Amino acid sequence: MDFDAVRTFVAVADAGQFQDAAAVLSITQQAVSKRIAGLEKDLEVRLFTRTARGAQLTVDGQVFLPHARELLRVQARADASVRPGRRALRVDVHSRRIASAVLLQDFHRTHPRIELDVVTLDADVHAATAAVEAGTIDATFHAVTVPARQLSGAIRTARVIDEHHEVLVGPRHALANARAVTPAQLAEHRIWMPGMAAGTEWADYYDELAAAFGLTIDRVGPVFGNEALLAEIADSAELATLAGERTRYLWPDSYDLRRIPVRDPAPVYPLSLIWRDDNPHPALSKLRGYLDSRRAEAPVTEVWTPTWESRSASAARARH
Amino acid sequence: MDFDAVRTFVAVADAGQFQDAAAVLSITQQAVSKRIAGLEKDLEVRLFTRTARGAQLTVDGQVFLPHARELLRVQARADASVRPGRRALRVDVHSRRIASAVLLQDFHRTHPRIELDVVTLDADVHAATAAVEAGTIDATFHAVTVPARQLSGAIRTARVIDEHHEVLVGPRHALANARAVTPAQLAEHRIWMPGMAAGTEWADYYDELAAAFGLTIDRVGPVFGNEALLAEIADSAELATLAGERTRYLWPDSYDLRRIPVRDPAPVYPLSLIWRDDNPHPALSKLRGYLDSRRAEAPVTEVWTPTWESRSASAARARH
DNA sequence: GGTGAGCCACAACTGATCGTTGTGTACGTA
DNA sequence: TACGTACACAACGATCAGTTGTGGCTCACC
Repeated sequence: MDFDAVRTFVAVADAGQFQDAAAVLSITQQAVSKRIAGLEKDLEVRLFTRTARGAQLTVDGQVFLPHARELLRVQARADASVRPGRRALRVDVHSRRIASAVLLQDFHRTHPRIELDVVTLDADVHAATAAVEAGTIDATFHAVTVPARQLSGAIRTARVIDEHHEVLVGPRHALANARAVTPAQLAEHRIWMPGMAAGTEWADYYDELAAAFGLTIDRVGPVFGNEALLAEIADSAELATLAGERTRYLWPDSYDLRRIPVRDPAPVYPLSLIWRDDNPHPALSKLRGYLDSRRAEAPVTEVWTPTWESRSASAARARH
Repeated sequence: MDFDAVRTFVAVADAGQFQDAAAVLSITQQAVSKRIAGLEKDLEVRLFTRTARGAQLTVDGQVFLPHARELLRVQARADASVRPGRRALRVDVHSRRIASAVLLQDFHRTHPRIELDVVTLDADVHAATAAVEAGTIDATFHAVTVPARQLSGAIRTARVIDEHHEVLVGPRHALANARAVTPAQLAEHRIWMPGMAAGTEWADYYDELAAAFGLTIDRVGPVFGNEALLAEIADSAELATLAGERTRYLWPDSYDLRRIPVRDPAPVYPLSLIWRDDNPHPALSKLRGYLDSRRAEAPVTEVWTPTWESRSASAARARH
């Protein structure tokens, strides 16, 4: 089975006869005959009954037809996903489980017609920005820690997500039944976030958060994966961890994990969209519009942001 | 782009290097190299970065990979849909909008893992039964009008659906606000069912129904399609039509059509499943079990069935 | 820094495959 | 019966895919 054969099969099914299909495909009738014969031999089944007035689908042919069309659709999408110049919008997120990916999924749900490819480059702000500049990807979500003037000319950024935080604790933890918690209150508890490598944007953020409110954020310990961490949190009366409000978890079954929002002020992780100003992709402006509208809908609360954000983006926040 | 190239791409992406992929595919490393190079030339994009330790996906490759896998999945399904011996269960329905098709869709929803192909043969009971006997299809839904002993040996039937009826009327019709209607009450109204060719099972059914209750069922008039019929019904104070309770309509927009159930007794159109006793397809018994359970759940009401059904199946109904 | 192992690309060759032209056969119709 | 239409079969040429042989590159290890 190859695409030409499938395409030919669909053409014959549509035309009702080999000759017209041949004309549509710009090949001879004999070639069409061969392709169909080859496909039939391949599938070990007869797809058409040949008559003097053309070709008619057999039952097998009728059954195969929608599959064949689907095949061509998927092939066209696969082709369009990478072909330069008319590929789908390609957006990089740090992880498929964090807020930016969740928001992209919402965008896809509300705009199902817009082709969207979500990738995870596993790169820091600078590498991801370079990828945007090179045109490998159309946009990326990152915390922008440098002033705009340090970015190269065509790059634009906009703060689009204020990701709030929740404390995750087990049922035996002192905060288990709290409705909310302030950063100051968290100073009394040990917060465990293993596996966050020093030097990353995330580590910098939590370091500054810890310093600002006198928190104890512990990064030591072996990394057995997210599920193991959550299971341990659920079991412990002492341990707590911080996570983004919209994070999707691989929730360990049968554990009673509580999610307590952090407020007054709510520490937010400020995520920006980074893109090239001269990128003409129509879906890019749609995405930006969507993100702006989502941000406009968000309630205004008292928030805490790290100094690098305050320095560069307090003006932008003022518009709300 | 051809399937071998896509398959090779996926194999290399999985293996991480050309050589191992070649071994998996039982071809030489050079052939793999050629296939990938051909695919890259075809898509005008680089899919792998070649290193001394193997091949690594580029961003384009990462984006293309899920599409490639999807392509292979769809291809496998297309192949399985027709390949003799291991194809999906193939069930014939008269129309995709009537109760049998609706029930098949429910079955598919509750058993998403079972591969199912719904076809419309456009054949009468006898032709469809012949197709079942020939093995072209695995089962068909039809009203069985002949006693079981007249069917050839391997054919089995079971009454699985009692399709109740509704009267469709517009807002100006006398029955517009009725909660229900009896067949006897319908005698006062003109019922219009254009395009029902004489001699079909349906025509026979409605003829006998008309005779039993003194109804006027009018079959004359040009056929402009279902939507035109419904639009005309909605506009008229006189016209009404009958339809199966679970029929799916191409509902004309912005018309106020009312559906009034017919009861006391409820005329039902008795649909049977027809299959070959020696068909070993595992999904067939699943489908039969599902249909039986659905039928067992249905409330017992006073029904009217045509004489051909009463003659052959009253015993079967007694079990309820 | 040299050397060898591992990995991929290029070149030449060969067999298969695809599409073409030419022809045959079956069916329906004038 | 003859003719037109529609598909299948045969022979031929060009192209393509896969094989063997070889070379270049990178990395690891001595």
